[in-house]
Amino acid sequence: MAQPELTNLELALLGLLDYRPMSGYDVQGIFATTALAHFSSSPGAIYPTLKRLEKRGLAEATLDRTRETRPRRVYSMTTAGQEAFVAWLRQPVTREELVRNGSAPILRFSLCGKYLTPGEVTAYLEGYRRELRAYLNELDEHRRALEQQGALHHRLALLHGIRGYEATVAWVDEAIHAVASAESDVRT
Amino acid sequence: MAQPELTNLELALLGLLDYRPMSGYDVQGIFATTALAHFSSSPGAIYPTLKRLEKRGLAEATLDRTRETRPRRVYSMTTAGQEAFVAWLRQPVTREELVRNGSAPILRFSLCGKYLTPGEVTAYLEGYRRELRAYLNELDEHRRALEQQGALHHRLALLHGIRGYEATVAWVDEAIHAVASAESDVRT
DNA sequence: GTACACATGTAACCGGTTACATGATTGC
DNA sequence: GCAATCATGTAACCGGTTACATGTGTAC
Repeated sequence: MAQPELTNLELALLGLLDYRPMSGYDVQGIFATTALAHFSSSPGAIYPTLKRLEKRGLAEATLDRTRETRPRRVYSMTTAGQEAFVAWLRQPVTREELVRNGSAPILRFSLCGKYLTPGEVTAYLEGYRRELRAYLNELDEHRRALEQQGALHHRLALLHGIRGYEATVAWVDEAIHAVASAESDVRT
Repeated sequence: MAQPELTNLELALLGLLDYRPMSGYDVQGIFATTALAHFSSSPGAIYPTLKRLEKRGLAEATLDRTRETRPRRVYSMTTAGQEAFVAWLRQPVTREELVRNGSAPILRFSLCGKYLTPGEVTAYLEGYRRELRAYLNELDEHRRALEQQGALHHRLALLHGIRGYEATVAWVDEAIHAVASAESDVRT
């Protein structure tokens, strides 16, 4: 049961495999050409990670020889992989995650559409917003402290962080609306 | 001459040592209590990094025994360290850095006030803004592509990225003004 | 005598980066 | 024969994380 903490890269790969089975080369192409560009498209990152997922029983490979090129190792998610993936999808955003692994909440959101109900997605986003606001309050205290005696550049750097989190809060509002109106479209 | 690419943590430590000489324990306190919280305050991160800076000749330690406790190793920057640090401060933001190491441009800005003239800082921020806008154009193309056939959550995730970069552009505008008006205050 | 604050270290592990090596086929 | 494209792999290195271990003095 004790799953050993998947990395963002592992989770992103599971998300891709969930979308459709694919090879390391396919993944490389996606990382190189889409907005997932902050993942490295180097083979040294991708192939060992796929192997690792396989060793842990979260993905499995089949050899594709239908094309007349070098055979491709096509990976797909196992049911164990799906379970671990969905368990991760259901994690609410924590303060810890927000500060230390800030891109994870968005990664999770981007991949959860297939498994979570609109209600669950909305609850997730509301939780995210709660943590964002709480952290913004902390940052605001820092700002008040710096206002008195901090250097201009330090104050501005902090302000950048604050503006970024504020933009995320605004995005969450947008996303909640978008999810709600997509849901009401479906019902009509 | 070929300096071997300093990490963000190493650069942040150099920035702190430039502010004032300090021990690993001081650094830990700062990382734990200020907005630099996304750096780990664990001793396993800080002490080896300080040693590394010392080994590379970028910092040097003196033992402080004036207090009646365990002696403190107080590090300060060497002139070689200062040179490497300032060379880094003068790097303009590149597209590569923006995508792969997005927090570095802000770290650099927050630490450059002492060594760069207001004119240089403004030029740096303008370069940053140029890269941000260029990258936003790329992201906008991705968005148009997704608009036709992408899943709602993927479109929204991309929108989050766009909103974040837009917020940074707005912050750069603010920062340019703040730097300019601080400069004109000084001249009066 | 023990809890706490101050202060430094390191060993084991692990994942990501870089760079290199290779296999298979098509088209010139 | 060689370049290009598709496709997979891995060895060496390195920095960060976690967890543990230890030293020194003060206050209760």
